[in-house]
Amino acid sequence: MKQSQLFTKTRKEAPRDEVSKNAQLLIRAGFVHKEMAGVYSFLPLGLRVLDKINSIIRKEMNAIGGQEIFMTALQDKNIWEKTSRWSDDVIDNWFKTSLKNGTELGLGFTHEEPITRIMTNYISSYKDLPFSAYQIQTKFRNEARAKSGIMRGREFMMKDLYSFSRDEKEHDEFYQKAGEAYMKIFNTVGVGDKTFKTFASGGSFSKYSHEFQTISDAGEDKIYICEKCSIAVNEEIIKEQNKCPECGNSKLKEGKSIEVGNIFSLGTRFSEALGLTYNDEKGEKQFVIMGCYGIGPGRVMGTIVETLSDEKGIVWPESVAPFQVHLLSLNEDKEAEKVYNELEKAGIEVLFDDRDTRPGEKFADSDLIGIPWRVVVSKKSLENGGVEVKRRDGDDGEVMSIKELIKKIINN
RNA sequence: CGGAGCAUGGUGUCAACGGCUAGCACGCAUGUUUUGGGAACAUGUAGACAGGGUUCGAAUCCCUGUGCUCCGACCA
Repeated sequence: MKQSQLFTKTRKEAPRDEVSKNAQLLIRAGFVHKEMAGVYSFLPLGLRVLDKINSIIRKEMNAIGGQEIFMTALQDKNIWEKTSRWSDDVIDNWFKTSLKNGTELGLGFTHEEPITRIMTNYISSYKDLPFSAYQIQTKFRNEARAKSGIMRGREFMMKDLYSFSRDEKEHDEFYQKAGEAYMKIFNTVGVGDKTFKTFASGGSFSKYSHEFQTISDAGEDKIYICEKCSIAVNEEIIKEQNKCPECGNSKLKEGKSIEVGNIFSLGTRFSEALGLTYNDEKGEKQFVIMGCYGIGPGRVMGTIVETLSDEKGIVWPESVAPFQVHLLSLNEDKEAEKVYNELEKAGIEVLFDDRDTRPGEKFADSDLIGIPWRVVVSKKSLENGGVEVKRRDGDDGEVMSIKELIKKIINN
């Protein structure tokens, strides 16, 4: 894409009312626009990143057998009453609205109830199990206090997967697999080394649940890490669980962290309330064992910005960057255009800075936007036989031919 | 939901004593020059969150509302 066509622009200064690093940088670089507290629009660059995160998530969810669906944001009060989760006394962050005829509706903050009801149509035999289904969809939560930029909003994207199993053993196997898929996702998006599977409260459903916590000062949670096992314990259960649950190590390291994902065993909480049963081999009715597994792609994006950016701007890992190459023309538009076409032909995603601005501005914008490979076409580079290539997270650039560049990027 | 702070062009501003035409910088527009780390000059452009009150006079003081941010609580 040519940058002269991109409708967003960078800014030198962040709006005063944004304090969190992720929102400041994302707004300055033109990835997102704030509509109101806790509500952000995604602009072209931001959407590209979000889409990449989503496709990484999709790939791993599909790999463990997840089938993608898309449920509604509008919620039928009746099923939520059956699970006692309609009342505002129980769920304090419902957004509710109503039809013209007065029928009350909710705006989904999660989807256990609707998916359980859907599955009553399709699960009847033990032969139908196990399986899992997921969606990537907008959730609404009427947070008392939105904060931390795009990381804790009132409207946000969420990947939620639900698993359906015959018994605890089958459930546990899937639960384990889902946890592994989650770590793969966090590794791929570039925060794996800072992300720990964390024991947390299981709420009313089970003894423990697991969160995926990324170490960051911008986090709201406090966790205790066992460095031997790369496992952590959330502060909320540290009293009952003050040792590493894996190796018994009691020397745990404290840290602030961002919850980027969580996985939950639900048992029969929802299948009992909504009548989701199957006939076992003996023809006896059994309740389906469920689990739910969430990741917030927007929060993941914010976490990447929080943990990987530097004083000049964002540093995107290649896997989620809006483009692979940021091509800067320093008054060599003709030559740069050729390079642009060649890179595109090779299937490389390029943001081509063809704007009529000075070099300093192009460099500064490039650092701010944070695309992994910066390729400069200038009089100097051409005299030295090609283009100057520098990684966003590296120091000095080197000059090479276009062929070498393509090879380098593709082999990376 | 408890507590605190803030609100001046598109952005920023610990700019402005209750008093002159609301300043400066960035941006944007036009022109000339310029081109390897956010260029220079010139000419333009655009502003007091909303409503009420005090006052001869309000950006400035008071009240109400709205919005934003921060701390805490909450986060199935």
